[in-house]
Amino acid sequence: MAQRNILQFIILGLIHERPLTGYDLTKAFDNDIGEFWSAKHSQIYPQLKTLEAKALLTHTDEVTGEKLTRKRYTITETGQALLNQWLRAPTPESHNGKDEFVLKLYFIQQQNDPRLRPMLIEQLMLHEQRLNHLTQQLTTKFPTGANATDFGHFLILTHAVRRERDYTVWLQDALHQL
Amino acid sequence: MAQRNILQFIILGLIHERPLTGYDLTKAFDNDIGEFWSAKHSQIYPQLKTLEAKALLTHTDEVTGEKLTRKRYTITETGQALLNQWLRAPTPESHNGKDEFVLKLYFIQQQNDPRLRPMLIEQLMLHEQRLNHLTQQLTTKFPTGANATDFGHFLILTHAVRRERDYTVWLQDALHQL
DNA sequence: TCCGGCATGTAAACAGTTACATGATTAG
DNA sequence: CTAATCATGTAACTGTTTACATGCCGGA
Repeated sequence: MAQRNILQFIILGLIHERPLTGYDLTKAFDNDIGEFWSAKHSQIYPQLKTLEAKALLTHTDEVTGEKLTRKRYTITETGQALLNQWLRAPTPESHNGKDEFVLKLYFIQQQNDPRLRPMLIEQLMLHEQRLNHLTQQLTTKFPTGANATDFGHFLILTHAVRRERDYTVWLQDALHQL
Repeated sequence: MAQRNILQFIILGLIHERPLTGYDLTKAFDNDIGEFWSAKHSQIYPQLKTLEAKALLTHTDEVTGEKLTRKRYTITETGQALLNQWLRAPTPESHNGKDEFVLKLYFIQQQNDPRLRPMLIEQLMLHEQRLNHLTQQLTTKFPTGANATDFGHFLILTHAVRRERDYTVWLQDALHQL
């Protein structure tokens, strides 16, 4: 999935909100943002170096306790410019949606295949679980609906919720048709 | 996106239905299967070699016209066994869903940001277009609803349609909230 | 004291895209 | 004849994951 290094923009975007460490960035992908992109620390740390070399970020060393140091990165003006450029640019439609499970279904052609029902049920449980988790997130973070300030966050969460809800409905429909 | 070489299973799955050439396989990703996975010929041809080296496939040469030869691949018993093993195995839930557009929204926090509306409208048009195309596919390929034989194909298509419909509804909701 | 979380990095392997490269066949 | 499609391959590069590697800090 070689693209135009989307990761760099995500890093810039996150740091734009407030200065962050590599560790903070790594954690960010465990939360809602992880619903729509993922990255490991082994990809993040080198990328931070590259971005600093390009003067899109700068860092200052911080010390916790006696010895442990961390690097807190701040976005530069050039970095902000690049971020805005990315946001402004038209977004190519992502028909990436790689979904291993759906592919498996595709190869099981017979409606009466005995493997079908347990497979659908297994996925249904997984997605219902995820749906519950996301719904809970949404109601705790946005109990009164959309905020004016965290609107992007709100949109991303509602999208994730919708997506999972839709997935479960589709699975249930499929089960009913067996 | 290094995974456990899903591509090999897709190739095996497609060839399992009937013998195919590398070119046929490449084409397959332009159709509905392309909604849930993609691959270029530059990835497919080497993979076919590898699979043949592992005795999961065999090929016979065919000649069209005077000179042009193509390799038609057939799945072996070992290949079928591996395919079935994959189908049987539990599928890890795919929270891959990399979506560049949703990320952009996330970084635009202000509900009144003037960039928001045009961005949403642009995506809405793209996804509506795609939705129309998919709906048409569904009604032409399955005018009477699900078939007993092409059930997997039916499921994949309904899923793609749902996904796009859901996406457009979400975009419209977002627009109404501006 | 020990364990989980904080914190940062590198290396090797694999997956995927883009570009390079060549040639045959068919339909208009 | 000529353009689109058929047909197959390789090379270079980029992106992503897994594994290796190290050490500090705070709380139980």
